[in-house]
Amino acid sequence: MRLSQLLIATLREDPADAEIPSHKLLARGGYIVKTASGLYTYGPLMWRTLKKIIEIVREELDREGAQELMMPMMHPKELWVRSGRYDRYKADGILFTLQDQKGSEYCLGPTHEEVITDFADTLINSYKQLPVNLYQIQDKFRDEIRPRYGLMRGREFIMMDAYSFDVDQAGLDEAYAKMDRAYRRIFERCGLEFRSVQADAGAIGGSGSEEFMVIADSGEDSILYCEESGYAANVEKATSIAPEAPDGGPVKDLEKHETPDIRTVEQLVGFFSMSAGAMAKTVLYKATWKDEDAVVAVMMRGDLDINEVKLVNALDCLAVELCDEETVKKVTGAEVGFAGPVGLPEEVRVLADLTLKGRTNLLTGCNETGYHCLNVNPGRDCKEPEFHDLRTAKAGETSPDGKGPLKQARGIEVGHIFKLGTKYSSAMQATFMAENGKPTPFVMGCYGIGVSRTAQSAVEQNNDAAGIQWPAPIAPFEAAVVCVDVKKEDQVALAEQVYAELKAAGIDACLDDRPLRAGPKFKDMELLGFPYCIYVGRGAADGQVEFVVRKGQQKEDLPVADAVAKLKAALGR
RNA sequence: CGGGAUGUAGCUUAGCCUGGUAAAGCGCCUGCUUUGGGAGCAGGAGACCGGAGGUUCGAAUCCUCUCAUCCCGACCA
Repeated sequence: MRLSQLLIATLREDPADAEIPSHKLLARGGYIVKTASGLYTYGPLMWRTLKKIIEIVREELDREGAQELMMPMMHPKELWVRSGRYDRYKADGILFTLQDQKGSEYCLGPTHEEVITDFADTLINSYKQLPVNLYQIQDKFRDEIRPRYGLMRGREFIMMDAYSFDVDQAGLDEAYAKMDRAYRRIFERCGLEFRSVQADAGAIGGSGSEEFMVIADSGEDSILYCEESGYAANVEKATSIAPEAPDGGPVKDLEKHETPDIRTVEQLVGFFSMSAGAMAKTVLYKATWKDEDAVVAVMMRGDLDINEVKLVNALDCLAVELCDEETVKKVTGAEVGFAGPVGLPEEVRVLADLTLKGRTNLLTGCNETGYHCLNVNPGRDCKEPEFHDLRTAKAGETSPDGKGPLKQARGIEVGHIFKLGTKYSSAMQATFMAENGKPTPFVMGCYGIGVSRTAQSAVEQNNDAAGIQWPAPIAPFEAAVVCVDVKKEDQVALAEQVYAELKAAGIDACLDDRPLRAGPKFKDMELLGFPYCIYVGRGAADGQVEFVVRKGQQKEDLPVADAVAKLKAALGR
């Protein structure tokens, strides 16, 4: 490709609406142009990169026996009602919905469990046809509450979504393991530094799930990992060995103490000269289920924090949010800061973190403004709470396997794999005839890769002040031959020759034959970030060129043959 | 959706407080010069100042509403 024939428009300044380096650089390089919030047009260069990622994804999935197909992006509402997800997705506002001329309702697919399950039910009738793993690569639509950071969180984005169908759990485990392998190869080939972590399954549901995280400070997710054991999990899911806290000792009599204006754990620590670990804070949440809401009380050791994702899972509800002040007053009869388990209305469910199990003589609120209780013993002074792991694990705590401390990092979720089980096949009565002659629901897995997000993640991880440093396998071009001055015949001739040689060697190279001055050409190449450049300039008459490796900007003046050889070697050709 | 902010030329911004009919840099077009690190000179095109009302003799500027965009929280690939 000759760059004079390609639409390239670089900007000298960062667009005002870009925040993180990858977004700025992609916008400056003309790779992406915003069409509306969360909607981007991929320019010709960007599309080259995306196609390369797509091809890598395709190769690795095909290698594991998955089959590509294509489903409609527009789904009938009825399918989503059948799976039971319509209400939740609609309530979350994620679903784009539309109507046809007759008034029939549709949505734009945010994910395709419904369609694929329906498809499988139609086409797969016998266990003899299983296992099957089907995937597609296409645009997804999600009306994100807050689109962000360019392609990182768009409302329309390119996703690979795969769905496995098996006769039983063992089959699913195998399908899942295959996808795990494929994902690792995919992200390695894309040149990303990533980590797979245990994850919460969220709205998708199912039993096991792992996320593939690209490590980056701008990542929206927090992950905890242990270098000694290899344990790694999203904070939403992570567990740890809780830090020690002083024991409450033998059960003592309940005491009520006046604590004017003492509301927070920190204030209590000072007031009672007790460690936070001896206290139990009680936090009121409003939990939402499909058909009802309820206030629940959650008890957590004073030195630890509640993990709302774990709380949602423990309650098996759709969402939780902190109660507002008014509700707290109504339920506890006291102002915020004095809630406790003693004397709460009978209908309020009380949950407590496992770290409180068996602990005695807790300091809690009294449900009376200005008072706290000492020596609260659940079971004696109030009803026995339901114990669950509700705690947010933190860096510095010990990994749950006990092998070392947890460290924290930020990550961009580029892939997620789920063991769904029969959640969708049961809901939608999608069955096959099993060996025993009985209709049996498919045991399913689902798997996603954010393709456009992966592309931007690669930029986020590979850039410097001057621009992008694409990993070679996903760069728009593997190499550029830059004719520094297109008015010089010797330069043009040599550049053409080098370009032809690279093409002949099977290298995806471009020729920068644009009639620009040298300065802008250098700047453009650095911004656009092709991994290798051969600059054909002043030395052309003597057969000398400059070979530049974009990552690190190492420059070398070499005889042309050596530069070509070096480039071929670098790309393994 | 709650909180914060911003909309002026293709891009980045000034002007707004204190109303008087829009400015600069980059980019773009033409010409000459220059030619290995975002060139110089000369000329030129390009915005009814997000939109709608209102106040006023007069509104980019003040007021109201609206739309859009970005950032911080809850969702997700």
